[in-house]
Amino acid sequence: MSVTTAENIQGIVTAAVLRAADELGWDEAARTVAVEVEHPSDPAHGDYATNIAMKLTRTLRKPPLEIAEAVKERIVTGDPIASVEVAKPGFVNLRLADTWLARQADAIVTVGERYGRNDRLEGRKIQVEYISANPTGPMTVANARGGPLGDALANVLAFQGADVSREYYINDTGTQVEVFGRTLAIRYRQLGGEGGLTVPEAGYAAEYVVDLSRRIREEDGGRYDGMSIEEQAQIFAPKAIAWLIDGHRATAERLGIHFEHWYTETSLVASGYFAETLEALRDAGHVEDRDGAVWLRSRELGEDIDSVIVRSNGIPTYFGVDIAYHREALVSRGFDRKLDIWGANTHGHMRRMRTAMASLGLADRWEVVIYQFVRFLHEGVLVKMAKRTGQFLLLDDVIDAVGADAVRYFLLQSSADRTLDFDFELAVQQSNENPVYYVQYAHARIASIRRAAAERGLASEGADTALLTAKGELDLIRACLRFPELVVEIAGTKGVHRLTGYALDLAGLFHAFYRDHKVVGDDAERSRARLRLVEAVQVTLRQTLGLLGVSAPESM
RNA sequence: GCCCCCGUAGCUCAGUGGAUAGAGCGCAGGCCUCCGAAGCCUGAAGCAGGCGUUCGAGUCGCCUCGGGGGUACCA
Repeated sequence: MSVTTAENIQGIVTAAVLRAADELGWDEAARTVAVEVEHPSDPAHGDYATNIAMKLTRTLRKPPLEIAEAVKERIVTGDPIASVEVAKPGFVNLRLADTWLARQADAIVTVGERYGRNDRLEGRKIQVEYISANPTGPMTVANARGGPLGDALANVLAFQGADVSREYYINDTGTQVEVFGRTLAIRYRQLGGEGGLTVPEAGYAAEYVVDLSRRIREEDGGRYDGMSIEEQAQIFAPKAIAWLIDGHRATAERLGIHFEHWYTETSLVASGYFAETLEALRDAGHVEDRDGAVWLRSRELGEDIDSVIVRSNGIPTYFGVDIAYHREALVSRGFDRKLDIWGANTHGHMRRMRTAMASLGLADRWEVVIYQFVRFLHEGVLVKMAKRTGQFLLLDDVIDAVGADAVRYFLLQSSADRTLDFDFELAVQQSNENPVYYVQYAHARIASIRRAAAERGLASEGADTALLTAKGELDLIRACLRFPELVVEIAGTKGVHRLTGYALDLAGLFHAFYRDHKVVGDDAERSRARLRLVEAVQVTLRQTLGLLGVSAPESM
């Protein structure tokens, strides 16, 4: 089932348009125009509709209704299309055949966990990089949105047959790491009884840094006491970062997020790949030495200003290293594509990166999804996240309070390019009202029905789906058939949030069906058919929840 | 100043240029002798404003107003 129903319909309509063009001598434009099919919002207009007549009216210089009629007459009916109607101002409306629809319940259950998958990205190696939180502190809610978002996107790509690798980039070099290391050293000295030391203004005043220094002293004692602050900083920072990254890993796992690679910036620099990339940029003629620094001539590539790749102190910038990191993924590590999930604050960086990627000829293999921030309200007040000062809300605390499923679902509900508000108290208070339970409840309810059916020895295999004729029954199948279409759309738009709305719709239709129709009843054949139907719904719900990374419980 | 994202119901948010703009929460009222009431049903309530593009605009373009984020030899 790797062709969606919409594509199936589109193919049939396209054939009708081509036939009309041949038979009526239509302009060449009619042969090349892309036929679009959509779902009318009003069910009275059928299951699918096409605006092809309106699109052609100008070039053909014929009234849309006349074009629509010509197309309608040439659409092959039977399966899957039962009837075709023309409506003002020129829509061609198509209705699916009930018996064909009913049969799809069986088809969906038969393919089971493969339902909705396709092979469009077969053979493509895609790296999806997300979260990649600052490693100098614990994971906060500020990092939260990119997790479920990147993970769900990775799921969708894998669903399309891609060989997906989830990656976490550990940004463990640079100025902030030096500052972090020095703060650790100062705290270490204070714990050793040394007086007269204060954490500088720009340092990490937060309490967790004291805990990290204490741990160093607990594990290694006073072994580093004779060293300079710089020496201590260079030893302490990697130690602390390793511990903190362990924490990031644990937090991610709590959300069901598992990374194949935890890639460190230090290893990239150590491997010499940065130097090699710098040469590649030089060879491409986009690099210039000026004021002791090395610059990318981004102005020549359309940017307002040039950007520094290597500072005059000889240390590469984050931007410079990131170019190497991306180039390595695409050139040396064998990824066909790289997809980054970045926060809104990286917008400027993204533009520079786009320029750099273009200069290396890699722009079309790299894509970024930018998500706007989540504004967190705590006790009614906006919380400004700042790791250094200790002003933050831990992602772990939020998971403790509302649960992993609710966190994922909440963060996946809205479009990435929209700022959203997360009120901590409200979320805790309403955690039982989270829409995720509405969806999970539908899944669990079906599981319960299946148990009831099993107790009575009812099996759905070989059920006569022709007995599924009620509107509530067929509407459920219609909804299930939207799932593969949605997967294809999302792979294009990256709008994974639409899965949550879809799940809600499908669950709602099921609850309505449940109200009106009894599955396990006196008529054994009807019961078997309806059992097949709800199993199809359960498969679809499970697939949807699976993409979202939310559990699909058998009971709750 | 310049660049990016967003203004949809009291609140939080959906809505691939289509035909009568949806959901959850909240509010008012109703439904369990019947496969799970974490459910169902009924009701009130909305596209920030203006101009354009076209057969058709919540959706595209421009402007105004409002919110968020960028604009470093920071990351």
